[in-house]
Amino acid sequence: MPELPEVETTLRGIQPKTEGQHIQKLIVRNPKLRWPVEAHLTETLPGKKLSKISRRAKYLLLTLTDDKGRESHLILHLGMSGNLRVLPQNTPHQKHDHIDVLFDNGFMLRYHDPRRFGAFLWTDEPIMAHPLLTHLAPEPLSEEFNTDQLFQHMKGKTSAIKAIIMNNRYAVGVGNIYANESLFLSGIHPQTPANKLTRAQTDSLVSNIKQVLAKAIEQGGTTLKDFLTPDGKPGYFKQELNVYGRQGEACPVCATPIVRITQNQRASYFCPQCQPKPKG
DNA sequence: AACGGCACCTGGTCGC
DNA sequence: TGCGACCAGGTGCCGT
Repeated sequence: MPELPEVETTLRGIQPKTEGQHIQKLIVRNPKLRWPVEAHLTETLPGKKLSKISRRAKYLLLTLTDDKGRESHLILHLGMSGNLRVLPQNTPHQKHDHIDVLFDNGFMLRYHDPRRFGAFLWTDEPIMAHPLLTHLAPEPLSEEFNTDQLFQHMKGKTSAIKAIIMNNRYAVGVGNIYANESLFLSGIHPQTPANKLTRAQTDSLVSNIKQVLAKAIEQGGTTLKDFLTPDGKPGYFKQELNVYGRQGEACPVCATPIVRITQNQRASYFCPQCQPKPKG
C-alpha cells in the first residue's frame, strides 16, 4: 500500500489515541517480518511512554521515553502491504495481524501485513544515526528537496529518471504510483536518462512531486486494493490518478492511449504523446 | 562508483 | 473447480 501519503495518513490517524500513552503490553504473533522482531521487546517496551510519533521518508518513528527520561525508538515500515490501526483491546485478531501494542487507555496499535515486507525495529541509539535512515534524501515537502540538489545528483547519471526519483538517495517518499504521476504531469518519459533532463524539466519535476504528494495527503492517500486509513476508510486519491494502472485508456490531456512498459521490474505508465521518448 | 537484478512474502486475477 | 503464471503500493543487498 504505502507511499509517503499513505504513511503520513497513517501517522495522523494513529496519533490521537496513542501519542502520550504508556505501553502496557506487546503481543507479537509472528516475528518474521523483513527483519525478525526482537524477542526481548515484549519485556523491553512495557512501561515506556510513547511520547511522540513522527515520520522520516516512509518510516514511522515512535519515540519512547522511560521513567528516567531516557529515549529509545521504534522504527516501523509498512512494506508493500502493511497497515496500522487503532482498535479497542478486545478486538479479535485476524489473519496477518502480527503485532499488537497495548496502551493504558484501553486501545491498541495493531500491525497487519500479509506480505510481511514491513519492519518493526527498536533501537536505543541516536535515531537519525540508524543505518536505515542516514543515507536518505531530504523530505520531499521540505525546502531541502529542491531543483538544485536534484539536478546536481543527476549530472553524470545515465539511469532512467524514474529509477532516480524512486531511489531513496535522491528522493524519498516517491513510490511507483507517484513516480508515474509526477513524470506525466511534467511531460517526461520515464526512460529518459537522468543526465538528459534540462534544468527546466528538473524544476517542473520537483514541483510536481511536491504537488502530487501534498494533494494525495489531503485526500488520505491512494487505495488500490487493501489500503485503509487507521479509521478503516480508503484513501480517495485514486480518482486523481492520470496514468497509473490505466494502460489502454485515453490520456486525460490528449486522448492518446496510455502505454505500459516494464522498467527495473516495475510497471511504468505514460502517455506517448505528452511524454515523448528521448532522442537517441 | 554506478547500475541492474534479486530476494523477501501472500493473495488476487486471468487464461486454460 | 483446479492449476500455473503473472502481477502488486518497497527496498536492502549482491554481483558485475
